[in-house]
Amino acid sequence: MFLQFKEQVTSILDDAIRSAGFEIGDLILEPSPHADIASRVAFKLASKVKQNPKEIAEKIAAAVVIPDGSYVGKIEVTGPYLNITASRRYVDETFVRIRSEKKDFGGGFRTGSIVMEHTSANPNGPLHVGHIRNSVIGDTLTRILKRAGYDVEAQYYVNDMGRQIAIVAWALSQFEFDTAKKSDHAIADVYIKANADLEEHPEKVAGIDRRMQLVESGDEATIESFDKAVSLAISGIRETLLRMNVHHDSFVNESDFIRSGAVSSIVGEIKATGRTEIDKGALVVDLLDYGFKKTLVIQRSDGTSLYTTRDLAYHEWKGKRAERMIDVLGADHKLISGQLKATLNAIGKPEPDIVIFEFVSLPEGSMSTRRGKFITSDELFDQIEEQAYREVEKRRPEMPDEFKRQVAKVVGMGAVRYDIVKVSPEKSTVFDWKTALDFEKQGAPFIQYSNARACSILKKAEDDRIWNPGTEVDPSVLVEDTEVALIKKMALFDKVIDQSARELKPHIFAIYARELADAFNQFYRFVPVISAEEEDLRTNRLALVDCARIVLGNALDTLGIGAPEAM
RNA sequence: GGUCCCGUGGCUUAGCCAGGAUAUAGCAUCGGGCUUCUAACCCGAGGGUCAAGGGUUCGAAUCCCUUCGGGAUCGCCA
Repeated sequence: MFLQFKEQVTSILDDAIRSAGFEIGDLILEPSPHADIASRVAFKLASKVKQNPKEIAEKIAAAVVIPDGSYVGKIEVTGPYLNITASRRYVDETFVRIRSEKKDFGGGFRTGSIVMEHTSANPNGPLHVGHIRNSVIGDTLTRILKRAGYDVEAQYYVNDMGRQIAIVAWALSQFEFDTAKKSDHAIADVYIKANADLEEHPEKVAGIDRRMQLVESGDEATIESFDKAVSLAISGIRETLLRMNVHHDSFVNESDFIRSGAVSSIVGEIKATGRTEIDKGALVVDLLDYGFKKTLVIQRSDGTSLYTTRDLAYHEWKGKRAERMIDVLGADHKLISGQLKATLNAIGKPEPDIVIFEFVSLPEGSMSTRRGKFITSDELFDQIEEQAYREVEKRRPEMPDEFKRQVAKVVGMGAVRYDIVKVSPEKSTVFDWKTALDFEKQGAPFIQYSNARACSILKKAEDDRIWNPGTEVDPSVLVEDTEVALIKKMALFDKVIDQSARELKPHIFAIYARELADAFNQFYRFVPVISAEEEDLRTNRLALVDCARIVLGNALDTLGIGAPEAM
């Protein structure tokens, strides 16, 4: 709704600026604490036409013509600012739209196809608390983009033939595999042992190299040993992802691009640009004109491919599959992803948009699967669920255990996802148990609780036979500040989806969801619903609670967080 | 050493790309509010040299330069 409001403001101001005798440019419209939307256009015009910005704003305001039925209520001048307030019609229509569009409210304004790649952790162990930052950002972005209207395919790119996997495959033949453990955890155990062994006996590294050559040349037995290792790790990883409510539409194997010939053909294309040369036996690409001082190795001296080489082929394939590609990658990929884009550009292929997130480290230093220095996501989830159980126990001791377990699950995972997604990806963070298990009051549980409250009010009203979701309503009786503020907050849904989709910043949406819950809670505290004296008012307040339930539900769904009806 | 990201009240954090109206919220602290729709809530208070210094500008948390601190990275790992 806000997007339409903004469009109308733009059109009205454009006309006013022109008729006031100025040239239109960027209106610099943004929400403001002083109005529903404010424009600083007078500042910009001031320097251009060398007039007082305050006078310019006044001239523009004087020329404003608001058409009948507009979402724009009034445009006022405060100093050099143009403060625009929405009309009652905007409020009423938002209310009506939410009730008719329900799950679809606030979205569907974009078209196009996107391949989103996220998580893509190496199958050499379980997802640790750093990996899931990738998963949560990627999955939330996918949900945001889908709401915006895009057709999004989420992919997990599986490294099934890199050095790490060669080590895992070898490790499985050397060390005992603990079948009692979750398979990805057991894979990490042997992988860590193998790395320690290789460090102690460097002469064994040649065996790993040999395996990599064999797998690339198509040796059946080697391929089988790699596949076995990968599937053990991936099945455990998938379980973890499922638990987090993170969804991938497909898992794509690196090896597919070797076997299809795509890798050798893209290497051929790169060679044809004349950018390649042999350096100490390895094939390298010169990207100096793209600002990379060092060359990029795309083939080892033994002729085998590297991650980067296969990744180029993967992106070529993705580029044909969708109009746009987005990769969510850790900060360690900054350089390599830049080189990847440059190389794709050099051979005339579409490039991905890269979303980089900074690292999650431990108080004692950075995490490493190889050295066994990491905290697994499974461990975190178990702990947080237990903590959540204690919180439920404290508040709803009378409820059956089944209820408490169920709520603890949803609330615990919501808290994890929210804590990750609410901070902007470019901040590096340090994981510590105390903070991770501290249920921040205004995190996911706060939003879930607001939703549960709305559900509970509606349920009680239905039981009391004073509410029926199909009832005709008239929102014009909702005039309290908290009522209008709640409706206007809900109207912002599309604007926030649009902004986070455009900027690929899920934390913007996360913050909005919290503000939405905040607006609902203020309404809840300020005005009685079920006990409202007048029937018409009560019915419309109930309908407003229903709206809030719908929009809070949509917000939680967009965050991939469960929305329990009671907690 | 080169390059990139970050540095905002005790702690976490928004705003920075597109410079302007009293710098955003939460946690923690202090005070108030449940005979009334779930208090995982609401209302209020205190708390800030926006890392430091310089520059651009009528105006800088925001742009530029320098320094300091933290993170990432610098070819045959991914």
